[in-house]
Amino acid sequence: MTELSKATVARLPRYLRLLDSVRESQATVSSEELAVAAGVNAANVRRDLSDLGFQGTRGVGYSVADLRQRIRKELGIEGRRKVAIIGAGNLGTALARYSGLSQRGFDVVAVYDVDPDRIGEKIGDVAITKMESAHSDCLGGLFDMAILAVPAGSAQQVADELIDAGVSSILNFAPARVRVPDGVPVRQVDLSTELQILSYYG
Amino acid sequence: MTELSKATVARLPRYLRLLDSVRESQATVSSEELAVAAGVNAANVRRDLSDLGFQGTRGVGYSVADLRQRIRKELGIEGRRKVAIIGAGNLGTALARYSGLSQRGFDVVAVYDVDPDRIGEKIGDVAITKMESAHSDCLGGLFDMAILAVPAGSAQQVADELIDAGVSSILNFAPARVRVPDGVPVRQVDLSTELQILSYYG
DNA sequence: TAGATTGTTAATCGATTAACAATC
DNA sequence: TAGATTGTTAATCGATTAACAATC
Repeated sequence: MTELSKATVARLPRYLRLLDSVRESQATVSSEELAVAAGVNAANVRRDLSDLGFQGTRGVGYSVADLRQRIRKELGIEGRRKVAIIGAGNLGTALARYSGLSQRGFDVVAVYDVDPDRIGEKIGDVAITKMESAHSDCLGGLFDMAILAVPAGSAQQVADELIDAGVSSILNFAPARVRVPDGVPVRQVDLSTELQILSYYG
Repeated sequence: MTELSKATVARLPRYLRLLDSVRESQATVSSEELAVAAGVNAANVRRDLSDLGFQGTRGVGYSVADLRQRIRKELGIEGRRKVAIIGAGNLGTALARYSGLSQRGFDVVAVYDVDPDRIGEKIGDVAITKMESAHSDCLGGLFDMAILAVPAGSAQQVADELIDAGVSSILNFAPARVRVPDGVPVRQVDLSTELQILSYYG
C-alpha cells in the first residue's frame, strides 16, 4: 500500500465507472466483471485491489459500496475537488458545461478569460472572471486544480502563474505542451498527438 | 522494423514536434536533444530510431530532414489525412478551429451536426453538414478518420455508424466510452478520467 | 588523432498473466 | 459438500537504461 503503480492508478477510474453504473441491487462485483469493464485481465484487477489493500470475499467478490468508497479515497475525491477552467473560448466552454464533472466529484468554481466583454457572462452557473484574478483566487484557495483551455501562445505563461500560486495540478488542453517543475502533476491532452498516434494504427 | 511497440509509437509525435521546431540552419540532432524534448532517456531514443530502421551518423547525429520524413512516413502522414468532426457544439467547434491540425497534416474536411438550424454555417472554411450525410460521405472516401464531439448519449450510435461505413480510426472526445470491434483503432479522451488520475498525484 | 555520438548488448526494472491453493 | 472466486506466487512479457565498442 506504499505507492500505487502508474498503471494501477490509470485503471482506478475505470473500475470506479463500473461501480457507479451497477444496479442498486447488486452488492458485489467479481474481478472478472471489473476486468471486462476496464478491458484488462481479471488477475490484473485482483492485483490492483490487493495493492490498494482492499479485500474481497472468496467465492463472493468485492463489495460495490466499499470498493467505490475505497477507490474514491485513494484518488483523493472523497470530498469534492474545486476546479478552475482557464479560458472561456469554445473549448473552455465545452469543458465547463460538461455535467459529468460534477457527478464525479469535481466542481467548476471559476472560469477565467482575458476578453473584457465576456466578464460576468455565465456558463452554467459560474460567471466568467477576469484572467488577472486567477492568481489570487488560487492563492486564496478558491480552487485546487486547473484546466488550461487557452491559446497555444499563452499556455506556458498561464501555467507558470498558476504554479507560482500553488495550484495542486494542471490538466492542459491547450494546443501547446507546457513545461513544469518536477513535482507538479500535469497531464497534457493534445489533439494532434492523438491523431498522429491513431494514424499509425489506422 | 516488423512492428513498433506502443511506447515507441507514442513517442514519435514528440520527436516530430522537436524536428519541426529546430532552426532551418540545424541539419542534425543528437539523441540527447531528442531525449530532452521528449522527456525520455537518450538510449531510449536511439533504440526507438533503430527500431524504425533509421540510421544516424556516429559522432554527428541524425539528419533532421530525413528523420522528419521517416517518422511522418511511419505514422502514415506522408500525405495528408482527411478528418471529419462529428458534432458542432462548443467542443467540435474548438477542435475544428485548431489550426495546428492542418500544420501537422490533418485536413478537417467535414463537420457534422444534428441541429437543422446550423447546417450550412461555416466553421473556418468548412460548412456544417447534416449528420445523416456522415455515413455515405465516409463510404465515399471523403474522410479517413473521425473525431467524436457529440453528447454522451449519442456517442456509441455514431461510432457504430462510422465503423459500419468503414472509418479507419476514431478519436473519441465525447464524455462516454465507446465500444468498438477488435481491430478498429480508437483513442478515448475523457475529462473526468484525466482529472481523477491527476487528483491522485496532486 | 581527439572528441563526439551512434548502435547494440546485457542488465534491470515494471507490469501482466497463468495457475492454483485458500476459503467463502 | 460443491461451486465460485479471491489472493498470491512464479513465470513471462515488455520497456527502459547503463555501458561501451564502433566509428564518424
